[in-house]
Amino acid sequence: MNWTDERVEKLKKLWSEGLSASQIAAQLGGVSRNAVIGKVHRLSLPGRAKAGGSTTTVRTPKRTTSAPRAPNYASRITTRTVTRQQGATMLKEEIEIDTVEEVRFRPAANVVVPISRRLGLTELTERTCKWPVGDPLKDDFHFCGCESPDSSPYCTYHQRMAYQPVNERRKAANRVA
DNA sequence: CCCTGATTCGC
DNA sequence: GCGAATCAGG
Repeated sequence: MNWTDERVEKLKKLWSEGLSASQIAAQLGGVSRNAVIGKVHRLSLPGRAKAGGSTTTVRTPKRTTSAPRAPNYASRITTRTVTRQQGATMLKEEIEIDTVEEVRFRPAANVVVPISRRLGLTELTERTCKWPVGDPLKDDFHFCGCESPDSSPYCTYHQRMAYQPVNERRKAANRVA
């Protein structure tokens, strides 16, 4: 992927808005967060002095000119796909809230969604709920994005929605908690 | 483990 | 110039 002017500008915009490198990479598409960070540096954009991750400025140059690449860290070899910021830790809360609501006034439309992180398609990972929200044709369409357990495509809430008959759904919803 | 940005350096 | 690999930290 080339750094076209548009892409560079979007990068600048998103970076200045404080989005993380991985999120920016996800939105731009076709680049890794490293690419984004690298580009940010080359553009001499202001770094994150103390925001977000960390920064201890000066680092000891461990790398010597012709040092062979020694992969010391086997622990780093993990499946790392598109990254996203910290998952939905508030999921439990939201479930409770939503359950209560559903009990109080059961709306005719059984299309009640707990909460969503309004994730775009590109921001989904293995463990984010892929329950679609909204009309795919409209541009407010997004995905739930809550944390989904093990290798399930949905979060605990939407898992029930997905695999339970409509009639049983209320039971399922009440069983939550 | 998840994540963050920073840096180096082969390409 | 680009960005993967690595490092350093929360």
